[in-house]
Amino acid sequence: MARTRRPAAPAADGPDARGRLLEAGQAAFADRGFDGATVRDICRRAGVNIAGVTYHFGGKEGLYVEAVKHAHTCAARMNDFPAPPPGTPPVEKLRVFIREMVARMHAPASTTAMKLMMREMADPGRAAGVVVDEFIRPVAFALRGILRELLPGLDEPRLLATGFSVIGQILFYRQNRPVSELIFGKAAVDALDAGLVTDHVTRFTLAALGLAEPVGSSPRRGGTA
Amino acid sequence: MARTRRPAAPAADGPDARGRLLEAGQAAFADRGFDGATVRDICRRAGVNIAGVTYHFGGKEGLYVEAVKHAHTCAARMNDFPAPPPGTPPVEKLRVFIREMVARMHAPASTTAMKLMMREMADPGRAAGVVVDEFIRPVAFALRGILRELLPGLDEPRLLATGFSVIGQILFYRQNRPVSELIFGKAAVDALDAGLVTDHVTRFTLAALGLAEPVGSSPRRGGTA
DNA sequence: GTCCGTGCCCAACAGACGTTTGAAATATAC
DNA sequence: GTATATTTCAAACGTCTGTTGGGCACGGAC
Repeated sequence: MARTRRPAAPAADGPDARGRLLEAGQAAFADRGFDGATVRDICRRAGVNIAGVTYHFGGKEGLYVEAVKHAHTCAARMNDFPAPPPGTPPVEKLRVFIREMVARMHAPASTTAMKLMMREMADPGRAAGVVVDEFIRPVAFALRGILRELLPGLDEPRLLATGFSVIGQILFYRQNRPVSELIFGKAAVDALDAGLVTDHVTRFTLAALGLAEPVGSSPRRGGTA
Repeated sequence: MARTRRPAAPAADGPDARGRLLEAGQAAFADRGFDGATVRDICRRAGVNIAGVTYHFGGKEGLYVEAVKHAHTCAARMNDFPAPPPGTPPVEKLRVFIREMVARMHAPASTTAMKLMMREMADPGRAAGVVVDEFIRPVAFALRGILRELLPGLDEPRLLATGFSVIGQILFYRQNRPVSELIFGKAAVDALDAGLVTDHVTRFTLAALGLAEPVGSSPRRGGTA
């Protein structure tokens, strides 16, 4: 009678074993990587037997792919960018794009989901294609469209490079935050909150495109909205 | 008599066992990561017995740390930035900084060394401190010094953000090249060679700072030198 | 009731991992 | 020459990995 059939550790009323494995796997893969995370640890955290991974996902790699897909499903409200009303001037579209992008990098819907996807992007493999197709590429082409409107005469390579300049600025804060903190100290980097970064990147970019006053020109902030 | 004492596989006249382990380890860690690389594989490639790693470095982790140090020694002619003669205008210093930085990202002295360091920066640990102290921080402060000259009135957070905008643009091409190729195709990304990137980043940055004509303003290139 | 399929658990598997052992081989000092 | 220290070797160690086969409990069909 001491034997309870129900799973031991976590909430038994929540998602089923498969769902719990998915979430535990997402968390484990996010902060230990594919090789670093172990099936045993994932199952322990999910309150599921070791055999559960093979049973539900066919193996560790299957769980990984599904976890990444699940992550992109979670965090990929990237699509639901607030669609600007038609007739919105391109400059305003770019402003919105940068603001939304910075916001999602600083405070993503799911931290672990974002970490997992970033890890997969760092060295692509296994599930990179899925993330790129449904998560990254739409955003990239949206940005390219905006920039094409703004710079109709620019040749393709330079347009691409301009897009990379925008994304590169934004991505930096997510990809290189730990190193930045090692260099300049955590306090200095933490001072750059989403608002300030949005402000700066918008102004830096618009100034580079000749659509705003250059950085440092005016002591007052006059960037975004 | 059939027994040859000399190591089997690689060149026997080159570096000794310790040195060969260092190089093989650097290569293995660079493209498989710490967990992915195996001591057995490293020893096989180095032509050294399995016990060699423990004997010479005290273990796998010791070899990893030394490999990263060795990598930073190899690729870290980062210090020997062409020191601009005193009296050089800050704008020219920034031009040189960007050009050198882009060049080293596109064609580092040692590809594997660069990959290994980048991997360690992606999620710091074990040997991140060494790389930052002797490789990254000097460059970061050099850039900050240049920007401080250019923007004497800017507050600290925004100066920091400006530096991140510069480095973010440059780093993008090294950190996100695989993903970029997945999105836009290898050909389109390969078209962005070091010269074009230097040209673009320089112009984009100087325009953002109000020191050059904005991107797309003139059909001719007028950027760097 | 019996039957069968689904979901899950236990225990064990074979393999790979990093590390250690103790001796053989080499280099160095005398 | 002998004596000593350093380096390399083959073989095994214990541990941890992902995976698997067999069995237990529950569900609806009949």
